[in-house]
Amino acid sequence: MDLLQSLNEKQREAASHDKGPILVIAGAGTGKTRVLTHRIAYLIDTNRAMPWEVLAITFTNKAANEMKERIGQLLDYPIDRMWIGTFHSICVRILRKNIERIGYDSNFVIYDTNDTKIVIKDCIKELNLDTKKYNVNSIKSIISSEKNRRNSADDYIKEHFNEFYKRNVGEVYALYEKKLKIANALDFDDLILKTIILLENEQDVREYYQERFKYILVDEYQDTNLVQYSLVKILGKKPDGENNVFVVGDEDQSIYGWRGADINNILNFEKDFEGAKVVKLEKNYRSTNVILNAANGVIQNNCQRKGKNLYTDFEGGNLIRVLEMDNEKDEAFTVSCLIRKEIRENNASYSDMAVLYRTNAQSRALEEGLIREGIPYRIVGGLKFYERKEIKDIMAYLMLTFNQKDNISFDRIINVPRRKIGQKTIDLITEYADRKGISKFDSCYELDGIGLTNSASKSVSDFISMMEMLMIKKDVMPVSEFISDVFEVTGYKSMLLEDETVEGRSRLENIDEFLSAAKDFEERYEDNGLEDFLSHVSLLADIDKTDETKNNCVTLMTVHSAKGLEYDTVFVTGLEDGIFPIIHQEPDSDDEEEERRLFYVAITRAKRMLFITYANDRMRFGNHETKLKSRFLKEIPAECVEDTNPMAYAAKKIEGLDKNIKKMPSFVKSNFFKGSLDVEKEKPKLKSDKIVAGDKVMHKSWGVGTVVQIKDDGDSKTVVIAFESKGIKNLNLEYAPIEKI
DNA sequence: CTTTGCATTATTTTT
DNA sequence: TAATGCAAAG
Repeated sequence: MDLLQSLNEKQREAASHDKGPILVIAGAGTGKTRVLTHRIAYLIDTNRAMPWEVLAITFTNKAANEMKERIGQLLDYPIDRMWIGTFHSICVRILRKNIERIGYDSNFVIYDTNDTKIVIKDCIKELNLDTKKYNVNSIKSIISSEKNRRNSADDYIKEHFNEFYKRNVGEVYALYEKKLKIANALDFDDLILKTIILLENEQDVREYYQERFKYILVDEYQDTNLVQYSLVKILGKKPDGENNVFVVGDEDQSIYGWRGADINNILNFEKDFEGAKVVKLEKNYRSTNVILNAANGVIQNNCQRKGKNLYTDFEGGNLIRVLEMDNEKDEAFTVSCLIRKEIRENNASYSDMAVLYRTNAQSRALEEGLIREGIPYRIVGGLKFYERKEIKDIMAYLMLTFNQKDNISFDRIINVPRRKIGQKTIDLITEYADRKGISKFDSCYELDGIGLTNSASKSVSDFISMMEMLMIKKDVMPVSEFISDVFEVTGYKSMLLEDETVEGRSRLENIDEFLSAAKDFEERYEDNGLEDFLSHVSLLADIDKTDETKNNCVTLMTVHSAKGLEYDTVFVTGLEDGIFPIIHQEPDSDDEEEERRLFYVAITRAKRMLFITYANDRMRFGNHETKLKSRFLKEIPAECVEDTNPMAYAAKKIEGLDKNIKKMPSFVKSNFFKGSLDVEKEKPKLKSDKIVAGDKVMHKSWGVGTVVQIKDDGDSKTVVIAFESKGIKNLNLEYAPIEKI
């Protein structure tokens, strides 16, 4: 079988597996995608399955597309009928066809994280809970993890009936669910959860898909959560007892535990799928021996693993350089210099290099450094195209024409652009809708009952007629045309045209980009109606949207985003205890083993050269923090690391600096020649030592007052002032517009 | 109704 | 530092 010829023995064993469950443990760089694609090609080529009988599930759209493309190259068969996609997109596909069976309309919309937060916020307000104690983000993650445990709101309330706080959280959860149902909307977790409920409850639907998908393949199995695992099981275990589930994963790369991924899914696979075969891929085709030894050395400190050791034929390699930096600016500057050096001395190109970090916030300093040094870069994540206001607004129009029950979209655009529908009007509509248990959009058909002023009524009914017109158009126009029509008819275009600022112009550009994305979607897919477009956009991940047009750039991204990618030269930055491994505010949320796996992922991205940096002092949340170097660093075997003398290194840096002294940014000066060249900081308006309790002060807008007290909490000082007319106020001394009189 | 400006607050990773 | 929230002014 020449399809399998190019594989090594282990890979071939996996790809040509016949029937029954199989787990492939595929270490980093061991040819995982190769095995998956060859297996699918093999199944079809040997007539074990027809293309439409294969279901391949990946974690990102990017991985799915890559897989499709590579299978296409292996086979002459058309592959369009193969189901290759993410858990989410596959579930949407099943739900669009069948969701009516479980009481939703097939035109459901998908709420993203942002929408979800707005709903939760509304719920908290509506239940009259203290918004300070009931934090949207933490409630959101509770709801999400409860859903992933298949725990309903009622279950949660019952479980915690005697705990005041949690019971209230349960109430929020319950109301949240109700609101989503009313809006005919599903969140990300629902997409999978509802699919399972559908399959469990509806025997014929279940059997249809079980029969159809003779072979199921799951990529990145270590990142599945309980609900995803159940889906694999329910589709995989056929009534006749057959179970052709092929899962590929690496427990050492399980880095989504915080999102509900359960590493036990992979660790216990053989228990859950009886008689499962296990194949381990350990031969690495990516990195040098030095890099692999470092990775192996680090990861062997974990207990939660089956254990494996990556090896390669590529002996030796450059030693890893671990560099100590003064601060994050120094780090950025050094990385920039090293990138230059790689280009100069090793004939590297920018696109061969990546700079990784633990948190997105770290990217800014790095970016600044790269900009100053004139190094082209691109960032994965961060500013997300589809989360920009103008895009979300247009999306909201589209979603509302598609599903009028979508209250979040309704709120979003009812007065954007301005049509004189203010908060008061919206409140009245909301109140009415809640009372009647109908959507806000539908409430607008009963204006008499709401009791709006005449002018408000007029504005609202104009809005509704406009939407009605669009609702008709959406069915007769291609998506891209429809979007550009929406853009005009709603007045959004003229609103942006009037805005002559840089921002306004960039928003117009973004809309243009959105239109061409729609056009591209239209051409690329056969199912290219509005509903398909909406699902498509809702399920895009950052990594999918990476701007590939910008080539020959250094890539900046989080370690999470880097999973599955590889670069000749990799910089892993911010190796400080508290940052990597990260330490959270909330207790018991830390998972050192997962952080270690993350570090392992970071190391194994590098093919040839690996740099690791840490800073003694890092500006975080606006103030300086001193951190120790990461505990993970000493887990790297010493023989893998180049002994870099920090002083010698600093000297080299200064030498490099001299050449560029003219364009050298002030921050670098201040870092290297501490004190001497230090740029004076802007002085605060009032020095704290100049003001004491009892002083009389004049405030810009509040007039005269008397200082009652000065509170000093270390780095910022607060003055308490009793004003003659305004009463007692707390002011931040650094910013307060006050003068001593 | 909208805008502004000040004040407070919260900062991990994302399908 | 930056993002958001809130209250007062326009």
